[in-house]
Amino acid sequence: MTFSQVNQDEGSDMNVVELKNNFQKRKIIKNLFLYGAMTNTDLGQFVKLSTPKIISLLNELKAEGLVEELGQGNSSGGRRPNLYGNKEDAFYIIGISINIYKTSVSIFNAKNQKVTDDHILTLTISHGTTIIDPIVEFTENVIREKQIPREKILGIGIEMPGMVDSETGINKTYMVSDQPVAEVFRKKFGMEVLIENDAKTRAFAELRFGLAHARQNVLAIHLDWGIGLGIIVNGKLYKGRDGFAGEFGHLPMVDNGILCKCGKQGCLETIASGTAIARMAKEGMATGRSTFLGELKDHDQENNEIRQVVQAATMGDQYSISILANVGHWLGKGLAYLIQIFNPELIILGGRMSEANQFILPPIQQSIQIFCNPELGNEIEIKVSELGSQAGIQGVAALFLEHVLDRN
Amino acid sequence: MTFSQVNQDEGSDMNVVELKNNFQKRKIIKNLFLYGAMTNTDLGQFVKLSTPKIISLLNELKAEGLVEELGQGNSSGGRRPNLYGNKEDAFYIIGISINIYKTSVSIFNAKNQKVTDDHILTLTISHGTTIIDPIVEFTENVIREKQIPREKILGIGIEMPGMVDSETGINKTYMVSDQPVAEVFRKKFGMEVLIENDAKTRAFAELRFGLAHARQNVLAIHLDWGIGLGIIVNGKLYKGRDGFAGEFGHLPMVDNGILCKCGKQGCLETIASGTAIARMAKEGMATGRSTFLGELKDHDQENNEIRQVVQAATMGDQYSISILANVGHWLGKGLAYLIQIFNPELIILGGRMSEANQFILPPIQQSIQIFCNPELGNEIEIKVSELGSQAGIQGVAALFLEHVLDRN
DNA sequence: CAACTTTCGTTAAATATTTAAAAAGTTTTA
DNA sequence: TAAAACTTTTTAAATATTTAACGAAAGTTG
Repeated sequence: MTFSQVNQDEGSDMNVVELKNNFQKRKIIKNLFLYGAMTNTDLGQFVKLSTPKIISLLNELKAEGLVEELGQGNSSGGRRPNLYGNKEDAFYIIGISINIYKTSVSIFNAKNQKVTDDHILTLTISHGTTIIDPIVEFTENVIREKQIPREKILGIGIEMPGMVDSETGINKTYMVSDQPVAEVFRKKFGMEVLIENDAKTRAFAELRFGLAHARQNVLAIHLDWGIGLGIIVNGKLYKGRDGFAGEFGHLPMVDNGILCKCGKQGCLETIASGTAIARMAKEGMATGRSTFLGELKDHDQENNEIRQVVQAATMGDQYSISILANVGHWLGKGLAYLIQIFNPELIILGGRMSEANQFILPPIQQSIQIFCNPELGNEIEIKVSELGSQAGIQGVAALFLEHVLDRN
Repeated sequence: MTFSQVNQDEGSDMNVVELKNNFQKRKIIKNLFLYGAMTNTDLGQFVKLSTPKIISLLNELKAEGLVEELGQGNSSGGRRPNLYGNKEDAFYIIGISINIYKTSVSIFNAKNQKVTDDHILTLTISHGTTIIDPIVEFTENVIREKQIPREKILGIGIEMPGMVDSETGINKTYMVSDQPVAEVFRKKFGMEVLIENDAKTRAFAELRFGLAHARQNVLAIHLDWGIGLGIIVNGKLYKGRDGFAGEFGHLPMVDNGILCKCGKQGCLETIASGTAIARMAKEGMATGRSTFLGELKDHDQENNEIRQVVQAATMGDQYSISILANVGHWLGKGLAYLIQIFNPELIILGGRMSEANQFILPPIQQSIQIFCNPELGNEIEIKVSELGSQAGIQGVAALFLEHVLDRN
């Protein structure tokens, strides 16, 4: 049994239809993908069925070549349970992470293992769709190189910054063309494509693999060049009517403040994002207010002012420290808003800027104390993401799988 | 068959246990309560079962005396379907709405019909629990007067302002005592009690009976003496970790602003609530800036400055108009925050202050244009609640029923 | 108004799923 | 080291639910 491609003939593959109609089997596949090998009993936690029924479904999946037995698990004094897992080559998913200055591509097998090395492409994201061709070509090369059978690729999940509506496949901010971006990708690849905003894919990664796992109400802040927010509510990723929920970076914070690229003035992003740090660093250098920033600049020219400022701050550069303190202050005020609105159980800070945590966390805490109701603010748990650099691409690959398997 | 009371002997009533274990039957009862008489097919929309199965459940419910046949519905060319509805006296629910200055009590039957007249009690809510005794006594009188069989009363739903945790039964703001308020009520009544924040019960009322019906992502603003927010997300009422989500009125809006009763300065509530209107009206009268406000005051001394200001504004009083315009401005800015965070499909304005709509809606719209991303702000639908004065009590009664029927 | 169409309710057969009991492995304990 | 205890898997019987066919009741049409 194989999965279908988006443009495959209808009915040419009976097995796909079969799986399509079997919600429970899809759920099993999904959980084995997300959480690895499991016993019958473990699966019972996810699919609410009796032991005999689950076993019969597993046997069918085994016969279909999607699942295999993987020896036995441990027991606390009794017969040892069989372990079941997806077969590595049951299917593949391509994950693409598009950032402002670079794009990376990974391929995951049915066990959610990365089967490719780190493939990074240096491309600057723009308004138009010019960067799509190089990404497609690059990805096709990776597929060919790794000899992934095309018919086993379920499709492609792509995360990107901007206001992304994954239903229509439109990004209102970047890569705008006469057709929805997802459609452009889909045509070039000839495969199913799902696009999603990067803050949301990272929140989803936290929900499935990270600190938000099995939690109900969590906010995941994505501190990058912009400021994103992924909202997890009742254990699900919340997207709002058009998928634009979480425009946290554009909350108006300063009256008559700096002009934001969104057209408004004084957005949180103008004073507390990676871009804001870069701007303030340049200002400091221009006016000679920093001891170390200028020197560091020479070492590293490629768009990582954030890291430069953090390094300078670590070395004791007062101006850099004040930049980060200021950023923390405003972020904290923004978080105070969110805490009062959502009463979340946990807030996760992730993204490029979390390198600066030691400098921004204290002012964040302080702002929360100042601006937040103590019943809410004192109880709040704030943690730094532990997922690392692969969060986004893992998140969007998993999101793609669920997108494919959850539709009825 | 009857429903059990909270302090009834275990196992004295087999039928309750039976219904307890039958999720689907409870769902039928719930939907017949919420939406009135229905056909077999209608019910199929809610309980996902085949026709024969639903009929067999309905027959059981009929035999148990909970459901009855109510003639036939219409058909578009074919045999006319049977209509089924809850029997009026299958059970009763008591709804209590506690406001700052008055409390009302209603009893609803199993058809969600109010079986009592309007019973209003003039009591001012305080920090302690002193107002509980009069409410209990009053309610007991109503029960006796209407001769509602006590064993058929499922329990009591109470809505009230403040930070309410319905899980623990604690209100952090009002009616504080050494025991959770809900517990105090429960003991005095000897019945099951659910308390909930008023903004949330009204949002729930909108979701079940009002403009939010069958909608997914809706914000319901409750404009009263305070400013509340009920959040509907993925078609469900969202409450956050402790039930304190929606503390919209205490978002910090003005630096070094007016001191709020929450202890912070410059909360939205200090400049845009009913209380703020009352304060500004008094200021205007003291400084002689208003033509009509002073006169109106004499007519009506009992805590409705809001209505006074609206009346004066209608008569052309410039100061009153400016008060309301200012309130609208700040509310609009607050809504802009919410719109960017939630990307809701609809915002509903309700509560006492919505009498002032003609004066506050235009500045609200304007603020949204100023402070909100146009992709989000231009598309947003803002409506005024159509539920009327019974919204809260209806909402909390329905919420109580679902609370009782949805637990496993 | 009879014939046709549509929708609904009933019935019985087919299918799906669970429960309960038995069998098969493992660990623990005596 | 064997028996006891425990847990999982298998099996078969019991139960639950759906499907599909049919008949009943109503609207529609010529």
